[in-house]
Amino acid sequence: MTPQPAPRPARPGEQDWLADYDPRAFTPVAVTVDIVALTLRSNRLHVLLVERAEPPYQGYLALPGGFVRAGQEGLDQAAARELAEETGLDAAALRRVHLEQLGSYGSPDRDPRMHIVSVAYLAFAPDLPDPQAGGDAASAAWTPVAGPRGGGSGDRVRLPGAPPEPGEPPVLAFDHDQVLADALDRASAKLEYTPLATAFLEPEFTVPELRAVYEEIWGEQLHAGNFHRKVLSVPGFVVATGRTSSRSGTRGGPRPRLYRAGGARLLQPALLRPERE
Amino acid sequence: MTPQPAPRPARPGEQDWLADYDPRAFTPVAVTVDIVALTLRSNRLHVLLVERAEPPYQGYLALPGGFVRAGQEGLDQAAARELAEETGLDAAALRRVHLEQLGSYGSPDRDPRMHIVSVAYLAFAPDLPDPQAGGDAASAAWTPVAGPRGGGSGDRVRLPGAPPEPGEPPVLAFDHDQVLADALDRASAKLEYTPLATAFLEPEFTVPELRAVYEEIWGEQLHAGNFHRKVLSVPGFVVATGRTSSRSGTRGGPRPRLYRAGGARLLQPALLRPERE
DNA sequence: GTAATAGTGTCTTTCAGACAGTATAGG
DNA sequence: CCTATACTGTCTGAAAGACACTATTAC
Repeated sequence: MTPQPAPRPARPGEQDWLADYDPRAFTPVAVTVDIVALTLRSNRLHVLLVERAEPPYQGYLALPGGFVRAGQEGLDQAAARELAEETGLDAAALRRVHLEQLGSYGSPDRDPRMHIVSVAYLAFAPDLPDPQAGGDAASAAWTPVAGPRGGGSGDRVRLPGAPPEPGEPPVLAFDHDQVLADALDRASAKLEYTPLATAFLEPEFTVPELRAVYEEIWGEQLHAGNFHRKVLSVPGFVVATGRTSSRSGTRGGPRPRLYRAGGARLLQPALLRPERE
Repeated sequence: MTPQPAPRPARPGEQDWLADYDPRAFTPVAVTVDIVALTLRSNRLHVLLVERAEPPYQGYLALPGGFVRAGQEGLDQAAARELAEETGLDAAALRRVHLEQLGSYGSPDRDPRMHIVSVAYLAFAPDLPDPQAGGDAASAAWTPVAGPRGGGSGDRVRLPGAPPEPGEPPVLAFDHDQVLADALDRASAKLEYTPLATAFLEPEFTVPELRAVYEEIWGEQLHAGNFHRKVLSVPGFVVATGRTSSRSGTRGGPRPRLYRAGGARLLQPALLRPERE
């Protein structure tokens, strides 16, 4: 069996306008894309969130997203469009953002209004300006994420790095807690075998900056010396520019060298994260 | 912005019944699930395919699938239901099948009739009987897959292990060539860091049988001795039963020991596949 | 000066892979 | 007998992690 209009069984609680609906048409499921856009601001992981102005979940924070324009765009295009709208980025800036599909969420009761299937996307971005210019971006803001590490967070907003514990109310609207948790898992894993950590940095970066990306997303301290040697030994991960950073904001030490991302799309061998115990 | 009925722009070529459509309703995109069910039959990788009885792509082979029942089931449920319908398996047999989401495909022109988003699922199954009993299963059959290895295939049906080459016509309907290729990639990768190879085998299996799974899916010969030691050394991968196989069909040698799948969900350390050069 | 950091060298342990060797089965 | 296979032992090379050390900068 393959895509083919299926007769739609009647259900209780349907609106009147559905009565006129042609039963020979496709089944009525709506499709949205939701974006988990991650960035680092002053070495802290942030996610782009919007505040919902209307019910359901009015006042809750939620992942940015919107409906796929039927017949006009694919899923990847829809995700890129939504991301651009929410961040106010132009096409050139968008090209520096890594965007990949995360997964789809389609529990029939995840939205109280109707059955909505959400295709979630994961975006890695270098430090971006606060969204305000864009039309939809009125309420969008970069929000700190408590990563997978344990310790209390002090002044940062507590956001789940894991599925919400039973008893605790969800922090985000819909099932976006779960989506965000899945996104953080995926991001952690991707850093191991891809060079995508560089997507969080400017085109030229230092090894210590790269290490800071890994440490923040993995939530663990890495050994500076071993990390340095490992990064330089993986073919195609980084290429030296020959220049050195002008050093700003650290507490002393020699000026680190500048690198650019290499051509590799896969790290061989991978940078395994320290074992969880 | 999050799920919220969006005004729907008018488009040329719409059917009449759409004229009555409430523009305040969700955008009209249909959602299906398609299943890439993999199994091994006499140590050869097979995928479950159906022959399309109606246009579009009439007569083409396609992945089994069908519409998500709006408001009644989630994506995982829909995939399990479709798999059961196509294979004629009961709930008990289904429980032995590993089912996971692969990804979503939503190009607006992937189906000529309308915009259909397909959520693809990947299934690993032990050798199953030929589907025939089920209602939908009339045309379904296990079809050999040419894996990632190079050599010509002789009597096996040529199916893509990679995206179709330009110039060559696609072998499967819709974009199912791409879906199948993605599924084979995912399956290859999953064998590295999960114990899912055991999902292709009976509850009790031998190490050589397990090695055959890896060799067929990776398309490479593995060193028997090193593989044996590696499998036994990964904690939680397999547990000994103490018994030995009754040996059938091989060409001599001692009777191999029987093992059962261990409790591990992740292989630590992973079984890396030999480097592609 | 003091402290922190970048980058390199070295040692140990672990592990993958090559190879050999022994025991057990089918033909 | 011969051959193929299961499984184990051993060696080697690669790589990760711990540690030490030097050089360079901020304060």
